Amino acid sequence: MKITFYPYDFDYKLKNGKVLVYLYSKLNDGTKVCVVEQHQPFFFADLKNFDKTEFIQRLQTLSLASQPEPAKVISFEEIEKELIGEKKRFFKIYANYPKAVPILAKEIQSWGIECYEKDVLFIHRYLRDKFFLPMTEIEAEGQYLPDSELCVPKFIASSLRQKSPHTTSWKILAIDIETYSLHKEIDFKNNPILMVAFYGLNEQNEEVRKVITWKKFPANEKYIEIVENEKELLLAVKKTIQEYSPEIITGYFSDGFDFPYLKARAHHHKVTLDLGLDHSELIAGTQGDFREGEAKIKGILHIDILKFIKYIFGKNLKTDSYSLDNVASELLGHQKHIVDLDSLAAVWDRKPELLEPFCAYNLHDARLTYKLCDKLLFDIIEFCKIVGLPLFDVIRMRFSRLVESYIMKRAMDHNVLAPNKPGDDEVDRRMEESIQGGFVYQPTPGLYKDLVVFDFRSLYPTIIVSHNIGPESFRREPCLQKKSVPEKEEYWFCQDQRYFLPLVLEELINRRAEIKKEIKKTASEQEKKLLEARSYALKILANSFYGYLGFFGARWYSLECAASTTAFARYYIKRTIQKGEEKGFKVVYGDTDSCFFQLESKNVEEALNFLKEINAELPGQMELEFEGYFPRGIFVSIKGREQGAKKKYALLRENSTMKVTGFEAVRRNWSLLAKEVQQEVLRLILLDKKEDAVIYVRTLVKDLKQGKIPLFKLVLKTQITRELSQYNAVNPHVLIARQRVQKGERIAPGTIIEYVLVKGSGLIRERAKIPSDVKEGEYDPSYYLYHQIIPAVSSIFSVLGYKEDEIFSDTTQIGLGKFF
DNA sequence: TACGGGCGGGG
DNA sequence: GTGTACGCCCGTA
Repeated sequence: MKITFYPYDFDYKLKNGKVLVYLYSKLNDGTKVCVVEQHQPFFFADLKNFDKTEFIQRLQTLSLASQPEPAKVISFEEIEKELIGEKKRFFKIYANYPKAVPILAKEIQSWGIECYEKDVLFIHRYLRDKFFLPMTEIEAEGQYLPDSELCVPKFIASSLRQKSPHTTSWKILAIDIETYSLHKEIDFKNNPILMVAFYGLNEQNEEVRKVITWKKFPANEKYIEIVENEKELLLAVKKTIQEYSPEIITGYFSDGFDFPYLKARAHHHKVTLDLGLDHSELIAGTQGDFREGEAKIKGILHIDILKFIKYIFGKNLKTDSYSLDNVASELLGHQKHIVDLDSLAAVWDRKPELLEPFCAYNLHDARLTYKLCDKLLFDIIEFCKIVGLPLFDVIRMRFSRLVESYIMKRAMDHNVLAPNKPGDDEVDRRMEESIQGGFVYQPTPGLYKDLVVFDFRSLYPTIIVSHNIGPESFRREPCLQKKSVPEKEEYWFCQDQRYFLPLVLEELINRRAEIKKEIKKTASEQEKKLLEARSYALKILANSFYGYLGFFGARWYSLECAASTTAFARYYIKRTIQKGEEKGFKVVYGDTDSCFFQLESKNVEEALNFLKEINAELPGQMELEFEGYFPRGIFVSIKGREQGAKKKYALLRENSTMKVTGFEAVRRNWSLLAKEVQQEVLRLILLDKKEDAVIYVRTLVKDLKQGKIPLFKLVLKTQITRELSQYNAVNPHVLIARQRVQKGERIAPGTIIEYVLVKGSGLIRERAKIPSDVKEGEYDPSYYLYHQIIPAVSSIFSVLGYKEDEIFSDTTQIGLGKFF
């Protein structure tokens, strides 16, 4: 019989000497099935000068002691493969089981024969060999096998084929735990789990909400379920997951916290968390190694949504912290509930009647986690389809491994063999190496009129594709057409033939261009969402390609290629600048892929003509784009020097909004006052209201002196990064933290300390005060003048030729008077 | 300035 | 699991 199914989790087992792949899958009726298929592991060997007859003889008798049985070669064949552009014959060697592969390869390598693809995870091997896309529709021919091995029906497949690239809807369950904790300490050995929250949607799209806890208290909410003790709680958790029966279980830092904690507590109470659909136990790190580890339940796909956000998606976010609170507020517009978690333990012990808000908080976290997972699942599945690997692995990969996985998937179509990963020595060597980066044109400090900004679209990817840059073509002889690299006489790339690596990148760029066209065409919102997710995934991969070439752990590492890419980039940006100057534009600034010209006597139309001329000469896919026209722009100097600072400027758009880059106004340890002043001064100056800017600052300083600035704008924030006893240098924030400890608070590393500087004599740290203790008019104006306002704006004013004392003249004296 | 150690997320 | 993160920040030599 035939079935179609959507595989979401993968495993393999050895049965009677056979290697069986288990595909845990969803069926169209919403139930689950496990499709089982046999697959044989293999790797490759490059004989070079080794005698073939002797090699075959040795292979046939090879048997190395191991568990569960001796590692042996099942069969072998000679096939042609391409390695770094070199087509040659390799031995494809089949092993009796996956773990035999590294054992056999190590032995063969000791004979002086290089082996390849010996460290590819077996499930990855399987998915690539079969060209299957996880989470999408696959068709199997075979039959159900009555069997109690699994909690779901088992289907033995005789053949499988990819039926469509479409996915289905998935049943997600979010989980979050709260634990007993005094002084923010986490101790899974001694502190119990107090409550566990679940959030999901049932088949009717109705909310499923549950908080299980083990303290008797009068609970109003229906979703609260009270059990006898922690052991019963663990059993109830198990039952809840089994009854809800999700394909996906999600948590926030659940690889490192929730599941290891559950595991540790289950161990403590001798409870078996046999949640796996093959009756296996939850796999999670214990014994204090919360950092390491991935939590896994066989047959349920565990998504630690933090991992995907931290490694892949977070680069889109503005937040500098990946806490659930920050991420949820940026992505969902929801924040966490405000409860004083520090008091949970005390409430638990002494005031259980106040537990309900904690249950609500717990549930809310689970709901946020669910929403994050639901929102990002689309993007994640697109990544899975593109790189062709299990979702479980994809969300736990960084860019480099994601790119590499994509390349390895494409390698299957191009009959290309993957080079080996570097060994430790090689990694050490590579980490020593570095390359020159992009070109930055040193700006002259000043206020400029009529700027046009150009930048190269996807500069590094288009350079790689347009110049056929890759390890295969690098100085490849024999060659008729050599493209040499600017600044590097000894480097060139052969252009006679397209090679694998730039070809893969080209496909990636073209694929994305196609999708962009489709997005414009489609009217369906759902289709648009899908295409945008795919486009995003392809963009991430294309942009990571250059970084991958220079990544020390890469299989296709080539520092020469990475260095050539930046060399070409420097060449093109410099040439664009030069041509612009020849045309009569005045160059103001340039950085890596962008250049800023002043129009002077020219107009925007002439700038656009210049763009056309440049583009006519650019090779291949390279393209310069018009970023925009800016009526004003300001570039400041490096502190205490004449030179213009790089990567620090502000532009005014025609609609009077600003594009501010590199100004420190965004940093945490600046007061809101300093940030506001900087922003406003930039704005006024860009609007040609120089005098107003001076008046603004003077007025503000006057207000400051008269104590009129609201306290919240004067609050300084610094993070405590370690235990207070560990600080030698007593900075203001450390002193404040110690004061708060005196008052009975517990300040742990990570706490952000807020303080205000007040009037008085002595060291700065002696004048720091907790904001709530500061009385009206008590703050120290001269501190805020000298350490906040002046540093924030002096470089901006000096561009206009003002000296510090011209702006602050009538004010500094009073300020100085205070000091002496 | 180089190097080593620790942290992130979570309660 | 065909295994052993990684990049940043801080403090010290």
